[in-house]
Amino acid sequence: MPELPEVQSVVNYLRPIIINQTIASVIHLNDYTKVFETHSTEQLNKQLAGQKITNVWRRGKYIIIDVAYGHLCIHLRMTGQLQEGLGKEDNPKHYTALMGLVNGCEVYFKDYRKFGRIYFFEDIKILENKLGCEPLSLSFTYQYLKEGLQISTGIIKPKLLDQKFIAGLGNIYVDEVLWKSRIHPKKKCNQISAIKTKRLHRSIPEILEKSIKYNGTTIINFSPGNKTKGRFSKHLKVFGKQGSSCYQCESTIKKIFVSQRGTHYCPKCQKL
DNA sequence: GAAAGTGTTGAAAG
DNA sequence: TCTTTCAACACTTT
Repeated sequence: MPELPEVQSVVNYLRPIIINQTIASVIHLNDYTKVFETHSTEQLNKQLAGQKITNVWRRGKYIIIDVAYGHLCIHLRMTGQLQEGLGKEDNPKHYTALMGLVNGCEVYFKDYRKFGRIYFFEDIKILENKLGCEPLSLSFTYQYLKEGLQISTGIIKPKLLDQKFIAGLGNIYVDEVLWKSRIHPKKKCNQISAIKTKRLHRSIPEILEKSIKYNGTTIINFSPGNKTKGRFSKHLKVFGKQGSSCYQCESTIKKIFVSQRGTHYCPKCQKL
């Protein structure tokens, strides 16, 4: 479930705990070897044991932990969480990996659906090639958005979910952003007016930044660390609001399916 | 008790 | 190139 703001919240939580610390080991738990996508546990430790963590940052929905000769990248997918130490009420069978630091600190990867993956890249370009523009960076210009939409023959929602176009948006924020921009989720990309494209360009960073301020969105089980919850859920305008009335116009929010994803929108504000 | 649904992504097929 | 379907998993809701 975590999208860009949730991942950023995890990064913010992690930074003071692990930056400048030295990695003792990284291991899989519960025999879940699949958690390491690019290396075996043994290979990974050859790369990482004894290495100092120089930085922790985010690219798209990836958490990136820098060491001198490479980057440990973590994708939380649907239900992944990173937390320092073990939670007492947690079911131990949901832990898929553990990073131990020389100072004794232990960072657990908890993931009850086990879709989350850990990668190691010597060259970050491998990741870079899979991801598009960072929506909170200066490279996300109106021009980039406009041209990207103009050359797309498909519809807008799956386009915004495409990480190669814009990195970091997921199902929740796409619905929110489209509502705010008054664009129907099934609108053809190349038929979106300049004014709506402008609104979209403005709404994307606005909504993401606001959510980061509230530590992201917790719907079921997201946590940026131990115990705390994202408080942006209270500020959602359409996601999960089917049946209740639109903030803007009082008509009823509908839920439909667009490319197999649950999609929430206001039929009056967002016309095809 | 069985079936459908869930915030992600990638592969495969049409 | 684009869309649809499915699979990876475990838990909750219907």
